[in-house]
Amino acid sequence: MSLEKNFNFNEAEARLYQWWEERGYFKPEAMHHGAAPYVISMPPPNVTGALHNGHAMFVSLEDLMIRHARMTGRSALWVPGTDHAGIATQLQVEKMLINEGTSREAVGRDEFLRRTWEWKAKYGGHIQRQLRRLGASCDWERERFTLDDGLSEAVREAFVRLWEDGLVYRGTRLINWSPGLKTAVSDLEVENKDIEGKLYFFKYQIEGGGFIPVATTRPETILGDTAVCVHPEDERYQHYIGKMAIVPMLNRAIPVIADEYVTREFGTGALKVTPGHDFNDYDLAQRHNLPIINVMNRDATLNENAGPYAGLERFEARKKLWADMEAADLTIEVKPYNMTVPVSQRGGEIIEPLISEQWFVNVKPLAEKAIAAVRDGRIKIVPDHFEKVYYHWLENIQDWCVSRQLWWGHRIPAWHHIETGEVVVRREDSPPDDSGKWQQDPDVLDTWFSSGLWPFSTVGWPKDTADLQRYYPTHMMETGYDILFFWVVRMVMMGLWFTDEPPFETIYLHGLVRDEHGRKMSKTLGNVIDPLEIVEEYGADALRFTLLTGSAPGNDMNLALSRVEHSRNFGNKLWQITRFILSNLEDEAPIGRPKQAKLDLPSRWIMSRLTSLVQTVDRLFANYQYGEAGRQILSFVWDELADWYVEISKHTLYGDDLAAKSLTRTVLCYALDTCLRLLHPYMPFITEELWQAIPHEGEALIVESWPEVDVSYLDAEAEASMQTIMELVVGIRNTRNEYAIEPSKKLTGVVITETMRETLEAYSYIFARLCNVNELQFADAAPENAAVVIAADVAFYLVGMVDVEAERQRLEQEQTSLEQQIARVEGLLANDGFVQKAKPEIVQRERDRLQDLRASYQAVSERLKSL
RNA sequence: GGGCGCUUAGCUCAGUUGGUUAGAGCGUUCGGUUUACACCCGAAAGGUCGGGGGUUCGAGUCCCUCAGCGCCCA
Repeated sequence: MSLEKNFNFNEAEARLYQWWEERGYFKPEAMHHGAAPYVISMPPPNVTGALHNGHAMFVSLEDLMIRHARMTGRSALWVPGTDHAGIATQLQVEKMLINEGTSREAVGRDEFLRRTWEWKAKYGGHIQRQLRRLGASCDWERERFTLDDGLSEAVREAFVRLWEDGLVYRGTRLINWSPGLKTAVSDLEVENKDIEGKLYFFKYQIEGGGFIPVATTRPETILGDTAVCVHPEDERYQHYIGKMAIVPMLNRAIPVIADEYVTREFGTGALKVTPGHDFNDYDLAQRHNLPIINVMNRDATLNENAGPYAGLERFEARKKLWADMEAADLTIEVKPYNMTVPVSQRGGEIIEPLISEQWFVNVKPLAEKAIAAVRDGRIKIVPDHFEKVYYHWLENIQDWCVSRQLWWGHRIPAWHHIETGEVVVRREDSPPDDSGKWQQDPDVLDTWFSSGLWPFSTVGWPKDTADLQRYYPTHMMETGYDILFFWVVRMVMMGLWFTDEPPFETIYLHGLVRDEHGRKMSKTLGNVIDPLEIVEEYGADALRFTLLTGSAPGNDMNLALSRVEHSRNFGNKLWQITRFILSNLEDEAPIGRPKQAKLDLPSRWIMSRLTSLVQTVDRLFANYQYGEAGRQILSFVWDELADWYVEISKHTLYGDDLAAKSLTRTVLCYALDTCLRLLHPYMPFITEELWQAIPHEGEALIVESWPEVDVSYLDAEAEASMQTIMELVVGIRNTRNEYAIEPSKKLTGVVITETMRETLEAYSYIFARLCNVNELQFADAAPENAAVVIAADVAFYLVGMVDVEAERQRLEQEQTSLEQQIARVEGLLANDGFVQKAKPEIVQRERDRLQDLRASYQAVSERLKSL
């Protein structure tokens, strides 16, 4: 079999993916039934979504984990799916309706939902197709959507159980209101943004004369004030406490109260209290039994409580009120002021605290279980520093506002009796009776409520299905740290509450993918790198390898195209190595490990290095160090296998020792096969394609076994000898460069060595092939007119180098360097602390090194003397 | 205000039980069409690992502290 000159990834990726899928390799049933399951629930992308680098990152990591698990014999299941994304999807469909000249309200709820499902059917499969292009080996037959019947049942079950547990309640509270979306949002969906605002100072007139100066950033809220608050010990205002203040323009009388909550140094030291529109004021009002006045409508216009300002939009009202107050001589001044405003996570509009009746979940009891699960190690977070963040958030958790005034989502399973007002919460998706007197609650649940059930709802919960039995709890939850609170924490809480088990063993958090200079990718900045464009240009393997090796757990990653290009080049390197090997197999098809007894030095060396590589990779995988593992494999393939072993093997392959040829072919095939296995989780396409091309048993690399370590191939002696030979080769190449010897000029070497003579004699061809030294002589004394290269106890003279002065300089430098190194190691070994406390193998390594250094030093010195 | 992270070569980043003379890619310089590869090969230059202090036989790695940057929470 022979290969094309380069990998045609565009053609091969689609073909291989389809083939894997058709063969059923993505299904856990591909493994025999006794195999232990390994399960990952895919973070469901928004059904509206288009693939971005965050998706590419999670696919790369999770597919790597799943493929590795599969190769180690686990029954690997990766459950894919999409999220109905309430707000995002509703906005999309509303936009479509507006373009049609109609609106959500005009068509009505039922028609709107019909149109949304239609929209979903049309565009919803988009992101899945994109995930496939990255090679995601998930079980598409188990794909789920958060609004599926099964998952909807799970949502009702979860809600009802929380209700039965007394943790769900409906109440009128101050909540975060999004005027643009006209829905409540949870605390998490509100971000704080620094802006340059204004601080408005004005007079609160006191009945009976005088005034208290007060400052506010939102004058329109004055209309909802129900008290003025001062510090009880503030001498400036003490005498007003208990008197009544007059609300500007409305002339309502409100009390002046005292509370130590007020900071005397801030602003004027007096506080207006607006419990209907400020969270702190709301708390204060609760303590003082103050009335709550809401002055705002759901669309952020002012309501009838705002008197003459009713009907005005919030910022218009602010202007007009202030102008009127100025005219009435109630204002003092306006100062520029740096402040933070709450903005919507989606869209960025200013969020209004608003009194509203909503559904809440008291999550404290759930949070306690979640804290315990991480504390006692049932759940592990990687990297572990996120544990602190996790605890801190859970320890300060607030009740979760779960109702949304949207149409697209899970309808709250609560029914209101239109006459009695009775509320019934029930599992069935139907009214308690057919009297026609029940109306279902109009609100839907926060999208994250359903995603919180994801690891178990996707495998059948609340039904006790075979999948639930076998594939739950899951093993790995891999996602971005940015949704730790939104999603991961909620899954932990709900998993523990409803299934009594941690929904997964390990939480692995990756960072954000940023642009090359660390800026967040955004359309406005124009620095978005589309992962699909990368896939088109460099291949999915290159993108995956780059994402996997360019980042560390929990750290943001700057994606540079130069690295993607390098990853593609690495794929090409693999491709070319394979072509080389295949073209030299003749009619042999070696499979399996080479017999140790007969291996030559380079083969012993590469087998030892390979064994050590597999050990290293296993160790790194056990610690989730996938990036480092990938880099180690690349380094082995490129810097050791390709640059040294393949080059050296040409001597044997092009020679006529049939047994040696055969053995070398076996080593090459075995090393390549092992590397393809190690790399398969990183670069599934090219490795599968190449593995199919080389001699193999079995159907597909994707279901082949992970390499196993046979420590008997570890060979320190071979590594040391090769090390010396490699140092000599590099030194010779260097010297040739320094002396500007034409690359094609063949040289003669004269070697002085106590310990390496036989080895160098046997492998003299390495010097011929790798640095064009074609003749090797052994001697006891240095030849005339020769430059010397020294490694360990070997002095390797290149005959015919005549620049004595240059040579002297070079050697003197070398001598100085050796002196320094010897001094350092001698110092180390003379230190009792080191010899006694360092590990024996470390001490021995230093002793060996000292021996080599001294031998080299002696050789250099002798040469200098003779010059 | 509290917490977390980052600061390593010109640029972008690795470096996890503390242990060789700290690595890679890109870029720069020099030399190469050797029948696997120019998506290449051979070499070079370039870093007091943010500053200071400490622990240790030994610190890029652990601790303290300061500075700058970023993120999260309030």
